[in-house]
Amino acid sequence: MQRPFVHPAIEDVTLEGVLYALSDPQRLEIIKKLATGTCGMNCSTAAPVDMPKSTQSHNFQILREAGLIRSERRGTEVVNSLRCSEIEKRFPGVISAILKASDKCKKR
Amino acid sequence: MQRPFVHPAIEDVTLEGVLYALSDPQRLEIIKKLATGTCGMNCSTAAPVDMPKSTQSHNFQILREAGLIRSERRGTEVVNSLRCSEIEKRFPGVISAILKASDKCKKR
DNA sequence: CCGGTAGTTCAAGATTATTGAACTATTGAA
DNA sequence: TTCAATAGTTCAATAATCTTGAACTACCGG
Repeated sequence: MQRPFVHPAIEDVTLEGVLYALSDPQRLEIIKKLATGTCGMNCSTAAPVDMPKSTQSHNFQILREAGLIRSERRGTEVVNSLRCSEIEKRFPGVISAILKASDKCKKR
Repeated sequence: MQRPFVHPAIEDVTLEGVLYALSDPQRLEIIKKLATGTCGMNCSTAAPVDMPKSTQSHNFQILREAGLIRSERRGTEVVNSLRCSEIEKRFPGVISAILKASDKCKKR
C-alpha cells in the first residue's frame, strides 16, 4: 500500500498556507480548473498540460497540506476535489474573492 | 543619492504577487500594522520587533514590488503607506477579506 | 566634522523548488 | 497469471530564494 494522504483538519488550516499555495500561478490554475467542474478530477486532468508529473505531485501535495483540496485514491488515479466551502466558512470571502480576481489576470 | 524606489503601476500588480507577499506571517504582520494607523509608518515601526534590519529591507521590497505599499524617503527614514484602496479596486474583496481573516489566526 | 539613527547592499549559508529517472500500484486484456 | 499501459510517487541533483551578519550610505542635530 502507498503512503496515505494527509489532510489537515479545517481548524488547522492557516491563512498563510492558503495564500502561499495560491500564490503560484500554476497551482492557482489547478484550483481554478477544479472549481469549474462539479465533481473531482484526477491530477493530470486538473494540472496544466505542460507540467511534469513530479512537479504535479509536489504541487498537489502543497495544495493538499494547505487544506485547499482533498485527494482520494481511486484505483490507479487520484481524485482531487476542492475544500472551498469549508475554507469559505473558516476565512469568509478569501477564496471567493481570489477566484473572482484571478480571471482578471489572464496573461497568456 | 540612493537608488529610488520602484512602485508598479496598479494595472501591473498581479494577484500572485499580492498573495505571495501576504503569505509570509511577518509580512502580513507589517501590512496589518500599517492598516491600523491612518498615516504612514517607517520601516522599523511597522516591522515586527525582532526582525533584523536586512530582513526588513528585503521584506519591504517584496511588499513594495507586489504593489501593496508605497515607500517614500523622508530624511533619514522611509515612510511606508498602504495601497489598499487601489488594490481593493483592482481585486475587489481580496485584501479586505485577508485582513479580516488574519485576525482569526492569532497563534502566538 | 561627529555621533547617532534609519536603511541598504553584499555575501554566504540555509531552505525550498524543479524535474528527469527509476519505481510502485492498479487495471484491463490476452 | 502474466503483460503492458496508465497514473502517481519518490529520489537525487541542480537551480532559485530566503535569511542575516557585517560593512556601508545618507541624513540630521549639535
